Amino acid sequence: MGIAERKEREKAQKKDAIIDAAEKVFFAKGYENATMDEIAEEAEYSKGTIYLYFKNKEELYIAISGRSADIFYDLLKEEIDKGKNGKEKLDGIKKAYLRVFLEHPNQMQAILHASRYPAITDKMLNDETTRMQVQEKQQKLQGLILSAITMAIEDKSAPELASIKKEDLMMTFLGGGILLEGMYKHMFDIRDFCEKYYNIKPEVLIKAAYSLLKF
Amino acid sequence: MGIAERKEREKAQKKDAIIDAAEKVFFAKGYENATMDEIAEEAEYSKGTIYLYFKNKEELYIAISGRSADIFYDLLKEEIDKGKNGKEKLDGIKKAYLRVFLEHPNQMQAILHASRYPAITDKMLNDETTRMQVQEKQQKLQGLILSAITMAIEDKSAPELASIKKEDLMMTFLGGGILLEGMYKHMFDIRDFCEKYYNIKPEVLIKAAYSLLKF
DNA sequence: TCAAAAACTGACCAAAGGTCATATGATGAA
DNA sequence: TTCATCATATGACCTTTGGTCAGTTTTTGA
Repeated sequence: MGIAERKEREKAQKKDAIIDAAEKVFFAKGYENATMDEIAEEAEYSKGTIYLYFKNKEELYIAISGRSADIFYDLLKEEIDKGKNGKEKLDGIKKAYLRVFLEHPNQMQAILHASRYPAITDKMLNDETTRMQVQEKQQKLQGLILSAITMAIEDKSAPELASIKKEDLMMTFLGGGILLEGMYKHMFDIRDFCEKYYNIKPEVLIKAAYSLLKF
Repeated sequence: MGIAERKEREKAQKKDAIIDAAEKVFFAKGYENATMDEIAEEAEYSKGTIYLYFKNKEELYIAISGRSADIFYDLLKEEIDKGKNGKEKLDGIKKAYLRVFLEHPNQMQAILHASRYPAITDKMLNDETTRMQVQEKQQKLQGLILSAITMAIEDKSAPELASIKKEDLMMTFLGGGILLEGMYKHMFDIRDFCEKYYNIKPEVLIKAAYSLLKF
């Protein structure tokens, strides 16, 4: 009975095709200015059909964001795995962030939006399933980062971190994640502004910020 | 001829009253879910009148954001002025951020939105006047922060910063601002999440992040 | 061959930001 | 006091857009 499977496969393909089309429109116009009509046209389906595959605009965007998170995850894992000790793994994190930042700006924005763009997150809060999906991806990313920081503290390859009290360890993992993620996200928000008004390449600023970190 | 002045005063008062009403609605419902009809009702004017005082929804929100930035500025200046050397001034910045974060969360959100909420910033980009207003407030805030970091580096009260090359100074100011601001903003984005799912008070996490900074 | 199920369509609806012709009220000169 | 003028205010109305659903077309399997 290959028919049921074939149908499922086709359905998944169609869903993917819709995500492709939506990605084009969202990345070109931004979330607000992208309309479902335009996405439907790009996908070569009627609007009603789009709503057969996705509950609403938010869910469609979340799907794009999920894809983007996967790209980031692979990149992050790649760079972390290159590191032979905790310190090097931390450097890997920095490098991976810099790479998404530079090589996949649209994807990075999609990842950010999924967790902090109220127009998107508001509806998500009322949808357990979608929320769990997003949370899962986030935790996968966080897990990678936190384990690298843990290792850097525990294997003492980053002597700058030695002064941290052991009982503060767990907090520090999380704090470190917040610090780094926050910096990159903020940098992302202001990148255009930086280039336009200060004429400074964002990666230069990021490197300056690095010099203020203990690790 | 007091009449012209009186009229101008009255106009300013009315504008303020509208901002008050809008603030209530925006802070209670969030930007997206607040409607102009509801704001008009709260202000006890018709919708048309609101549009006599503010070009659009964005501009109204920006006005609230401007007020919020003033509150933050005062707080920041107060804490920085308390510091007797560069190092203490840096601590003042941290404390000020923590205070807005804890004491004026809605205001902090409004400040953030003005510079990075696409629904708001998109329209702003096409309006030179509004954009300049926002930029001016931002630069006032940045100026305070950057001068404290400068002092901390130059008066050597923060020996941790001594290793920074002099020619990188300017970059480092900006990088430092990005680091701190980014952390706080990110922390702000995830504060509810932190409390709800990790049962960790955000200020504890911020302190953990501090321990990873050189200063 | 055909009825039932699945996939698809697009006219339609409702919400919300924004406009404008009209009305109301204050001002100042005659 | 009267009246023309200008500023202020109103709310019906317009447009856009996310979302729905009754009806049509296509696929399936007996």
